[in-house]
Formats: sequence, C-alpha cells, structure tokens
Amino acid sequence: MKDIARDLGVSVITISKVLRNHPDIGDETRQRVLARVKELDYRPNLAARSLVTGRTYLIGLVVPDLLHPFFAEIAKSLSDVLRESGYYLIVTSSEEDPNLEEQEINHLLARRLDTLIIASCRPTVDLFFRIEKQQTPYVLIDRSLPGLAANFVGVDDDAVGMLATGHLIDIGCKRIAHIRGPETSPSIRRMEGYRRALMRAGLKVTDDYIIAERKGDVGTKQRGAEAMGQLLSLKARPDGVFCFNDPLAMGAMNYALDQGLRIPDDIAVIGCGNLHYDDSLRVPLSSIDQHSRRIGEEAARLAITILNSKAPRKPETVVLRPELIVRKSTQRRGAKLASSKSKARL
Amino acid sequence: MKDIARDLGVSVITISKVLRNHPDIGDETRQRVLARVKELDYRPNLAARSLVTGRTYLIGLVVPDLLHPFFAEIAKSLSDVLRESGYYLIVTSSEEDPNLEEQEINHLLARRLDTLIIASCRPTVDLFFRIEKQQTPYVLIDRSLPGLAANFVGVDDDAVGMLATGHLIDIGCKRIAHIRGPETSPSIRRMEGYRRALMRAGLKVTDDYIIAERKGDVGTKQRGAEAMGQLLSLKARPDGVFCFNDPLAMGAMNYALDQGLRIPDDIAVIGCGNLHYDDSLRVPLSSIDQHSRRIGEEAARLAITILNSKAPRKPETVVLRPELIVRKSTQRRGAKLASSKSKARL
DNA sequence: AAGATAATCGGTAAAGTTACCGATGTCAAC
DNA sequence: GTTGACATCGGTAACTTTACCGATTATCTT
Repeated sequence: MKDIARDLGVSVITISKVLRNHPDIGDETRQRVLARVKELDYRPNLAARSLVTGRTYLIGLVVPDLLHPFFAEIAKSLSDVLRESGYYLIVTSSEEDPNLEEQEINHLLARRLDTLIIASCRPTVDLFFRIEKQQTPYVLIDRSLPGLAANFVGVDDDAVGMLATGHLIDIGCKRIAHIRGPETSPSIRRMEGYRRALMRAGLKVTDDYIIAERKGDVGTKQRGAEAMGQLLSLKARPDGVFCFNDPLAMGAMNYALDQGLRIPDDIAVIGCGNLHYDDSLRVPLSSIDQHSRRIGEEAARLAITILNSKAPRKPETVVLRPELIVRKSTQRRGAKLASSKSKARL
Repeated sequence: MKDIARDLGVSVITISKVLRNHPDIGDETRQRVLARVKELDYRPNLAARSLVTGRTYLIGLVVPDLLHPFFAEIAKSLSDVLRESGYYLIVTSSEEDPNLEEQEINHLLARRLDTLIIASCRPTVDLFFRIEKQQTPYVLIDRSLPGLAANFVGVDDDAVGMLATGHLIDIGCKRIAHIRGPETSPSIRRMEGYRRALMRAGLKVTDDYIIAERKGDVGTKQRGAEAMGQLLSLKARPDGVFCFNDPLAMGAMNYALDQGLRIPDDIAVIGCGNLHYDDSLRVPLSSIDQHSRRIGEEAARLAITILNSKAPRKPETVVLRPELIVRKSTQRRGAKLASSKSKARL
C-alpha cells in the first residue's frame, strides 16, 4: 500500500479506503488507485486487517469425521452459504475423541475466529463455558448438550426414532431391534423415540434388542455387521432393525444377506441419513432424511446473523423435522404401503 | 501480554519468549508466566504473530467437490498429517467451475497462506504463474496441467486406464465402452490408457463407445445412468464398461440392471476410486484403487518439506501406482480369475 | 584479578492495516 | 461576504506480536 501511495502521490489511507469501497474517495483518484492495484496484482494483507478490525472472516468447523457423508454435506453447504458473505471455513476433525476436540477448539480460539460451528463429542459443558468467556460465538450442530443454552441446529432426533420405529411397526414387524450410535444426544434421543414408539404400539422393550455402540470404534460398517451378528444369534430373532445411521445399516444388511436372510421379508432394515447411495445398495435402504444440507445452511445463516448483530443475542434453536424415505428394505408384499415420500418440511 | 507483564513485573518480550519456548528465560520466571497464562486462560493472538513472522500456519485446500468421497478422504488425511506439524486447513470448493476456482485462489492468496493444495479444474496455467509470482508455494493433487512444472501428487492415470480395460479384456469382453470424466488430466489419461489397452489386445477403438462428460454437470450418478442409456441404445451393445469413477459406475449399473440386464454376464462394469461402499452395492463393484488417503498424506508431507526448507526447491512429483480390486461386477463364471487383491504398492 | 563465557532479560522498531477525527477545498445560498 | 453543506483527503494512533541487538548479572577460567 505504501508503494502504491508513493507512486500515485496520495496517502496510504486513501488506498485503504478505495480497497474497502469507502465513499470518501473521488472517482478519478479511485480509478487511478484501482488501475495501479490491478497492475501490481496487489492484495491487502488480511492478517493485518484482522489485527485492527478484530475480525478474521474465518469460521471454524469441528466435526467428528470429515469422511462421513453427513458431515461432508454439512461442510459443503456451510461453505457455500458462508462464501457469499465473504467468510471462509477452517475445518478440523475430532475423530470422535473429546480430548482431541478440546485441543482443536483451543487452537481455533487462539486464531480468534469469528464463530465456531461444532458437532461436539464432549460429554460435559465446561469447555463451552470457556468459549463463552472468550467472547467467541458458537453454534452447535447435530449434537446438543444437556444443560447448555447454546445456538443449535439439528434434527428432531426423538421424532427420528419414532418415525423409523413406527414405520417398522406399520409394515408388521413384531420384534424390533435397535443398533445404537455413540453416546451423544442424537443416539440417546433416537433410542428414546424408538422406545416410545414401541410402547405406544403396545410392544415391549427388550434389552437384548438394543445393541450399544462400543466406545471409540471406527469402521461403522464393520460395526453394523457385528451388531447384526449379535442380533441373529438370539433365540427370538428380530424381524425389524432400526439402525442409528446408514453406514451401520449397510453393514447390518450385508451380514444378514450373507447369512441367507431375505430383506425385508425375514428382517426389515431402516437407517438414518438418507445418503445418496442408499438406493444403489444390494437392497435399497429405507432411511430417515435429516436434511443435512439444510443443517449446514441454517447454521451458516445463524452464524452470519450473530456476526451482524451488535447486541448479544440469546441462543437460538433450529430443529428440523425428519422425513421418512421408504425403499425396498422395508417394503413388504402385502403390507400397507406408506406414501413413499411424505414431504414433511418444517 | 501487556497485562501479564505488568502483573508480574517483567517485560512483554519475556512473556513472548516463554510462550514460544525460547531458551532465554529462567525457570522460575517461566513458571510464573505459565501460571498466570493458565490462570487467565490466555492465548496469543495468532493474527498478530502472522503479521510479524510472515507465517500463518494455514494451508489452503481447493477441491472441486467436498462431497465426493475421494476428495473428502484426501481432506481428512491431509488434515491429520498437517495437524501434527501445527498446520491447519482452510478448505474451499470450486464446484468444478474454473472462474470460481480463480476467485477462491485469489482470496486465499490475500490471506497469505503458507501453501495451497489444489485439485484444479482450470484448463490453463496462467493462474499458477500468478501464484508463483506471489511466492506462495503450491501442490497440485489428482490433476496436473500440461506445460506446468509444479509439485504434484496423484495416481498414474494412464495405468488406471490400462489396468481397468486390461481386466475387462482378460475376462473375455470384446466390445468395451468407456464413460469419461470432465476435461481434466485424469480423464484424458485414463482414456488414453483405455485406448492403448484396446490396441494392445488387437481390439479396435470405436468412437461410439466413448461417452464424453457434459460440461458442468453435477449429479455424476444421474449422468452415469444417462451414459449407460446411450450405450445400450447402440446396435452393437458393449459387453464391458470402464467408468471414470465409481459414482458414474453406480449410476450406469443401476440403469443396466433396471433394464433387466445381468452384471457381469451381459455387461461387465468397472469403476475407479474403490469407495468404501463399493462392496455393498446391488452388484459389488470392481474398481481401481487410487490410494486417496496416500495422496493426502504425500501432499501434506511435501507441503511440510517445502515449508521447512530454506532454499527454493525444484518441483517434486509423486505418482502412485493404481491397484485393481476385483468384485462381482467383473467376475464371470468360467473366466480366468485374476487374484482379487493384487497388492501393487509403490 | 582480569577477562571470558553463559544465562537471563529488555528496548526499539517493525509488520500492514484501519478508526477516528480533523483539515482543506468547492460551490451555492442568502 | 459570510455561512453552511458537501466532497475529498490525510495525520495520528492503535491493533498484537516478534526480530534483532544490546544490556546486565552471575559464573567460570587461567
């Protein structure tokens, strides 16, 4: 900037104002500056700008696993919306490890990001109080924490459990099992929904039918197969399974098919996530759509709203309504057929 | 820092040195500083640090699509390796649009990132000369550009085409088609490999059997189905198809199956990418593994090496050897069976 | 005892930008 | 001719940290 100012015989401040479209500058001067800027292919140093404005135009995203299509989709939609407002995304993965997550968040705080967007695997709220003390706004996605009044965007997981289990009941399943996810709010809520749906239909909840996620496991597909193995070894084999997510369901289905079972006739399977390859699987998989794209969009919108508002705002909560997507894995001959796409937008 | 210095009766410089583990500082002073730092939960302002050191410890990643598992896997492995060295990743998507890519890269340059890692969709090299003029090191991944001597990490795409097509020939296919990808080096090279394999086997190359990717398309699965539709409408239907990637192959297979064809008996299909759900598809998909994880790791390693070396280095090229993974979509009864996992590590 | 060495700390300047306020010039209105 | 409004530009200070060199004290060497 100094060089350009010298070349043109104006002050550094003038250059700065032109670069920020400040109205103070005359048209002729503005053109001269812009010309020289283009000539030199000059770009202002955003680190220096951050230092004085206190804004980085960077938003941090912390997810447990970038490879999971659910989080990849969120990252993408988030990035798209933020870009329009000039914000950029710095992403980091916690690998579903609470300690690593803390370490990563600490680092992001040091970078003075404008906002953090977090799908947390932490069991406690202490870390988030620390974030609040740093005055850094944050938005939780997918997973909420009990006792924490924070901005949150996610799906109604209780409804997910009810919807999936209710659908299995509708097609005539009597012994319905559930393969759980990790110890976070979505998994807990979905199981509660599962229980409630069973009770409402007068079916009893059997503990053997609930397979817990082992701590710190990695390959969810592999884990789904193991869980299905466990279920099939029971005396009274289940005739329907609701899986926490689609990768688990995929593994579970593969195992059952390899054992010679027919899906959905011997055992019906439903997952959650509505991943884009669900309809191309050995048996196309019924699923619950949790609107991952909209989660990202809403989180971005919320973040921008927070950043644009002067006064501190009270936490906002956005809960999306899940949607049942019926495919072959729960389409039984003769069973009453729910409308394949019950568009239940919020 | 000023506050801490005042509280402890030392200078700001001392605090700075403690925070960077500079040996200059006595043990007692160091402990006192660290205690106060922890007490205040203080973190140095990395933007200010960047301003004076000229380093941001940020690395930019530009990919065409974050949702594609291939790039998601790269992003993940990249992030993992970089984290160990204290670098963080800022990701952005070009949506396979050269103009958007330029815009994004310009922005990242303004942020003075330490390195850029780019899977470029640009047809020309001009932009990269501009990057070089800014003294910002960069590493190309997956896609290279003709006439550009740059750091590059990717797979041997010529070998990919040869391997896939050769395999189809081995199992007895006579009329082998190819569904291409977008106009980038991997697509071009894989097609060259395809052509070479055909010629080497004495089969003639038929233009009708090569389906070009339409410019600027989005849903590759949908596109795969359309391409297969085009192939099946030919008088002499192909009996084997090599698809540029697995999502295309997935769409192509779905279409063929829906038309009542048997895979691999009527038509064999092979893709590329070896995505983790390939073995769970309606017909488990043979594929070429391009070692996406290793691409990320090598790119990270290369980036760190560049950043640690004082003198400018000449561009390095890392080319990984692809690996054939045989699954049901190319396992014909009676055909000679290639070893299902020919571990061909570099 | 003089000088050398090591350990520990600080001063000054600089990095590139913007906020805030003040200054100048022009022109029309009264 | 004074006033006021508007348009245009600049000066000073600040943001937070580090590089570079110099300063001080303590310890060791011969």
